[in-house]
Amino acid sequence: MPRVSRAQAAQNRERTVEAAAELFRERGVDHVSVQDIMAAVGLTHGGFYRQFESKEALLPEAARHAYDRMAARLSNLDAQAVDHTAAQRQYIQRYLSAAHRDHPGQGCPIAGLIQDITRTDSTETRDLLTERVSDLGKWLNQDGRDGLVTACTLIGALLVARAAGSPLSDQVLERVTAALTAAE
Amino acid sequence: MPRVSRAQAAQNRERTVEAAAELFRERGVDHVSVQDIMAAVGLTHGGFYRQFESKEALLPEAARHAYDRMAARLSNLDAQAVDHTAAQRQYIQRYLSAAHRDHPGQGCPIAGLIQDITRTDSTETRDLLTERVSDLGKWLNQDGRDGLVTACTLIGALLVARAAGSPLSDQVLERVTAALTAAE
DNA sequence: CAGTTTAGATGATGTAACTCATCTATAAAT
DNA sequence: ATTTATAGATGAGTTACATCATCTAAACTG
Repeated sequence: MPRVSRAQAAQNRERTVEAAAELFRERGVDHVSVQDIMAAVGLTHGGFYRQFESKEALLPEAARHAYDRMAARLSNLDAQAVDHTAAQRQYIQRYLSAAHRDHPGQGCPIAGLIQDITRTDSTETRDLLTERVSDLGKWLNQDGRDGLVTACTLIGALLVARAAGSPLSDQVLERVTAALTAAE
Repeated sequence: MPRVSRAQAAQNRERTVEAAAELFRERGVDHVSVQDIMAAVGLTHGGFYRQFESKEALLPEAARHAYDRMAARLSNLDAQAVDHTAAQRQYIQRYLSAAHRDHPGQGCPIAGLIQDITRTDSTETRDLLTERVSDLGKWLNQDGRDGLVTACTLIGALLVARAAGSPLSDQVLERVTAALTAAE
């Protein structure tokens, strides 16, 4: 079976990055094996090292992939909402939804990858996160509120909601949403 | 050499929990081996399983140990400060200091263990975190501000500051401190 | 003080997973 | 059409670690 077309190989590579981005956010880099990733794409572990230097080298690629999707979502919100303030409000509400809490694999990559990025040696990966946090902070800026602070609150609340049991987990989502969407 | 006194053995056990609490916060449970923990206490890996069921069983004990120190520190602040508001302000400033960011091993166990607790199966460990987050939220309550929200902001900011590179990391500490200590 | 118990040391075992060597069948190149 | 290059499969090799078996010497017990 081996030897697929160039186009097919490129698509497989892309799907590998995508699968890694999802699995890394879901379980953390350490709890995902190369086999897990390749199996998610429907391949075996063998082809991995022809496409990637190592498992670690996959982290910045996976992160970038997920960040780009996130950026696209922000643009989308701006395009659909009546104004930027409405888009911000929408974002906050979705960010602190039970759905987002319960599906980290599809969720915010900053929150999902933050622990692994804290411990990585790759400055590329760290710089990438730094830039995206900064971007998010700017996007969340409001008149009386520092967007960077809002970003930290969102990330903290999501992580706490994911770790805590009921009923606190739900309360965190509710109360932080209330605080961030209140008029000042 | 083996067979030490009962008192010595108990103290060794205690020191093992303490070492684990520090190492787990510093590197995460997965990046700490049983050997690492025992070596930190000056022992070999052999005696571990006489004291603990497994490495996993150490997590709730280590967490409780660290939480108790944290609670003691809060009491201390209340005792030393002129009033509760001043104690809160002190806590926020220390929480968002560069020293706290750079020494997770001695720092907030909620922030330090949150990722490992998110993935644990132990409801005991999860319930413990839930309770302590709730406690911290209550302690941080202020007139115009929900303390649970403040707690999430603190935790999020600390985690972001630990993951991000300069200069954003410092900016996060500064700007979140400013926001949380501003009069409303 | 003799006998028993046990904290901890040493060494073995088993497993998981990263990485690499080799193979094969097909896509690209000539 | 023939040759060559390579995506991916298969199957180790290696390392790291959790856990367990056994040993020993000193602390407890009576």
